[in-house]
Parts: sequence; C-alpha cells; structure tokens
Amino acid sequence: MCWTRTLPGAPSSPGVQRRTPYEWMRRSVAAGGGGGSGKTRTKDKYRVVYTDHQRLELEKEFHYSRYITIRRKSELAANLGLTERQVKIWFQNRRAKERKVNKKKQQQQQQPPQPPPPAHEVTPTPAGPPLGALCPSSASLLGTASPVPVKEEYLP
DNA sequence: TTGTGTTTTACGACCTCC
DNA sequence: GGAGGTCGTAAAACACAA
Repeated sequence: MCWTRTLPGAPSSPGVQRRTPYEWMRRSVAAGGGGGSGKTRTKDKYRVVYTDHQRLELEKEFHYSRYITIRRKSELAANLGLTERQVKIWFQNRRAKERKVNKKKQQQQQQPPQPPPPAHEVTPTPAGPPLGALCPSSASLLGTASPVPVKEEYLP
C-alpha cells in the first residue's frame, strides 16, 4: 500500500479526488465497524474502506509494534471509531501483507539477475530502504526517523 | 470506457497458549 | 474453553494499460 495510491485527504495528494471517505462512512456506519451488532459482512456493504487517518494511525501503531496490546487495541479502536475486532483483523492482515512482501523479496533475490535497467532508473538504496523511504508521506507524518521511540505502553 | 490485475477488509478453519 | 495467532479465500475498491 504505502500511500502510493491517490488516497483521499492524504497530505501528499491534496488535489486528487478518490471516492470520498465520507461517502462510505455515511452509507455504511451500520455495516462498517461491525455496527456493534456482530456481523460486518452484510449484503448491503461487503466491506468498508478505512479513511486515510484510520490507516495512518494503524500503520503508525504497526511500525511501533507488529503485535498490538489489548490496551492499545481498545484505545486505538476508540480513537479511530473502529471496533477492537476491526483493529485486530487489520493487524492480522497487515502482518500477512508483510510476510507476503518479504517472501516476494526473497524470491526476487534468489532469481538470476535481471537485465540492468537504464542508468537513470537505478535506485540508490538497494539494501532495503528504511520505513520512511518506502512510505515517504507516512514517514513524514510519523515525524521521526527510524529509531522509533518506544511507547510507554510497551515498556515493562 | 473497459478489462484485468492488485490491494484492502472481513471471515472461517485450524492451531497454540494461558 | 476462550482469545488471538496464521493461512486461505471472497469480494469490494482501486489502478492502469489497451
């Protein structure tokens, strides 16, 4: 993901208009977030699309720790207007995505070298960019560069 | 504009840990 | 036993080439 898409309301893409998040919020409050009534997969709305803000906060949390604590989960859910279940599933899916990406990278490294791209396309950071390099907009919003400060919740 | 491939939510099945 | 993990998958949302 990495905010390379034209996300609505994303700071890095002010002029681009994707389907406004408020539209789906309006239509799917009951379906989205489980509506507090259990099933979230309804005929009316199969799945909701999280807002940039929700995704950003979740991503930030994921950068702090790939496994969220119960306490942080409930806090985040309350702050973002999601259910704890949604937060949990988001982290599960996010970890799955990371594994998938890592697997892909490994496969690419094991493959024989591809024909060299034109000189102007050679990337200067072949050794795996830091988090911020992959997600510049996210990184800028994170505020700090990679040694990420440990949140007090994660301290013993 | 449309067809197609990718990404993103959400779930069920199964497994592990306390 | 319940909560939460992975894995696989469905389907909507999205990006992009033709």
